[in-house]
This record gives sequence, structure tokens and C-alpha cells, in this order.
Amino acid sequence: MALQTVDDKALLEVLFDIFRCHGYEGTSISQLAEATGLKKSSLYHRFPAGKDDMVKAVIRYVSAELHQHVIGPLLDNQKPPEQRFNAMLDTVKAIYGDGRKNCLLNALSLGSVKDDIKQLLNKDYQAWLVALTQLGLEIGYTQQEAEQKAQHFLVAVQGALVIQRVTDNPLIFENCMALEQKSYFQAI
Amino acid sequence: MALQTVDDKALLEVLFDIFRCHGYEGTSISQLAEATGLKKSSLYHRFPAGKDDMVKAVIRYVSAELHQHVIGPLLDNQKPPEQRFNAMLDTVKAIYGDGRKNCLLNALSLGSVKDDIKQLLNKDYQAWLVALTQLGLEIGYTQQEAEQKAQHFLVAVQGALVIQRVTDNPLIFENCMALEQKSYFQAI
DNA sequence: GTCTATAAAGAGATAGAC
DNA sequence: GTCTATCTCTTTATAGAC
Repeated sequence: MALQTVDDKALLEVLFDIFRCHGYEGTSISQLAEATGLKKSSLYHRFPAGKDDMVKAVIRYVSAELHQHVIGPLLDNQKPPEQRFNAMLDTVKAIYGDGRKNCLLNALSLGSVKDDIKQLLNKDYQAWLVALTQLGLEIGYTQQEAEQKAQHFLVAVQGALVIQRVTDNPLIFENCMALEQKSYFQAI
Repeated sequence: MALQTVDDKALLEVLFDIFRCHGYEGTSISQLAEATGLKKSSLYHRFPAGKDDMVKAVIRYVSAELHQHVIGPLLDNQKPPEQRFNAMLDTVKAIYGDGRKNCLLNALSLGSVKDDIKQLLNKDYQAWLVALTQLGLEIGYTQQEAEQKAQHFLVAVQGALVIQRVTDNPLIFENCMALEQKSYFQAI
């Protein structure tokens, strides 16, 4: 069999996909080896500390994507707020495969989670929350209103992903996001 | 060491607690044995098909509790709708330990879930949704409005549990539920 | 109905050849 | 950087004594 050579980004995408689906405890190295096409020892070569290193690399990767494609555009005040919110919605739909794919925040916070991993997850959540809050302030909401709207949206994202998964109804996520769009721009 | 004798309800409560925390793939029989105080072989005696049997028993148990303490009271039209909604909120807070404990719907729908298990979960979700929709119709919402309000509430429950878990902020769930209470009784 | 003991498979992890 | 081979520990599952 020919040697596998897998570039970092493609590798991380595969690991990401497994971890977001099965969570930390539900993912095994063998599973990751099979999905990536690499042997277990090759994974250990790249990630000496094992699953822990892999999951941290995945979080770093996803965090960078989040900042680049979600948070950055959200804070770019060249464009009107509503347009930025709608662009975020499109990106979010793509990230979560129209609601068919889970969020790392959910999958990796299940079970016994090490503190450092939970802190990484929380940091990304807070960054997203702050960016959305900032958008709310631009629109004219008070600090409290803006925070509430931002949190409400992120709660809806997580909840819609769970409900779509449970019901296998592929429209849940999209419909929820449409409702959140409306309610975000509706005075309290 | 004295023999353990564990009655069914207490046993199921312990299994429930482990499964809702770690999910199906993240839970091991050894873990369940330790938590219940029974030996692994004793668990296999009660649940011959192993983890599958255990998880189904847990779902049946939780489903019964849901119907008895949530859905039943929700449909009991002796009391005014708002009072029933608020009572549900209290029960829900207790079930989820004020947001510190996860929902089975989330934990057990993660990873590779067998179809029969997912169907059991979906059935419980639908029952809750229908009961809440019924309450909305009583209040005077149209069918569509009532369904939307019901789904929105259940999405918020799941989302708030995830966000509270990620942030370790013990007020998230309570605050979200308070907001949902308001918005449920607010005309669209 | 619970226990001890054990078998068989899988998971995490490492050594060393290429 | 990837591979084969191997080791250890955990997990699932069963047999049989009490």
C-alpha cells in the first residue's frame, strides 16, 4: 500500500468531523485512524499526547475559522449591521451543514471534560457572544439588550441543532435561524 | 462484603444520571457498575442485552416521568394555562438541576445512534411538543403560532443547557427560562 | 439476584524499520 | 512522516458458585 500523505488542514477537518459527531469520550484513536487514512502510530507522531493533543488542535483550528469567517465579518463595520448578521447566518448554516452537523461546543462539553479544554471552548463562545453584542450596540440596543439578544441567538443555534438531530427534521435549523433573524432586529 | 440489593427506581436513577452526562458511547458498563454499586455481571443479569437494554430502560423510565410530571399537568385544563406553564417551568428546573444536568435527548442523540433509540427519543420530544402546542391553542394562538411557540421553548431548553455547560455560568438556564416564559405569553 | 473469575475484543500507547 | 509489530489496560460479555 502506498504511503499516505495528508496535509494538516485536510487532516484537521476529518478529526473535527469525528469529534463534533461523537464527542471526546465517544471518539477512539482507531476511529480517527480509519477516517483519516493514517495509522494510529502516525497520528501519535503528529499528536504525541494522543487524543488530548488532537482535540486541542481541532479546537485551535475551528477557533481560527470562527474568528476568520464569523467574528471578523461581524465586527467589520464597513457594512450595515443587518447585512453582517445575514452573512453570519449563511456562514453558520454552512458550518453546521444546514443543521445536520453538530457543534463542537456541545459535543466536547459532554461527559468528563478537562478544564483546559472547557476553557478553550468557553473562550470561543465568549468571543462570538462579544462580537454579536457589539453588533447589537451598533444597532442601538442598550448593553443589556444587546447581550440578551446575542445570548438568545447562540442558545437558539445550539438548541436547534439538538432538536434537528433528535427529530431528523432537516428544516428545524433553517426555520429557527429565520425566526432568530427576525427577533434579533425586533425592538424589545 | 454484603450483597447489594438495589430497587429498580433507584437503579434507573443512577443509570439515567450517568447516561445523560456521558452519552451512550461515552458510558461504560464498568462505570455504571461502580455508580450503582452492583457488579458488572449483576447488571447483565438485569439487562441481558447490555448497554442497549440499559439505555432503553432508562428512556422508558424517563419517558414515564415526563408524561407524569410534565405532559400530564400541561394538559390538565382544570387550571389556567399560565399556571400550568409556570408549574412546568418549576418541574423542568428540577429535572435539569437548574441547568447543571444535561438532557437525555442531547446526550443520547450524539454519535452513532441506533434507529430504535432515536425513535424513542423523538417520540418523547414530540409528545412534549404536542402538549405545549395544545396549551398554546387554549391560550388562543393559531395552530401555526402554537407550534412555533412550543418548538421555540424546547429549543431554548436544549440550547440553554448547552451554553450553561460550556460557560459554567449557573444562571444561564434560569435566565433563559424566565425569558421564554415572557415570550411564550407575548402575542406574535 | 449477586458474586468471583475469566475469556475475547478493543483502546491507548510506544519501539523501531523504512 | 508513515508503517508494522507489540505491549498493557480497559471494555464487553459469559460461566458458574453462592
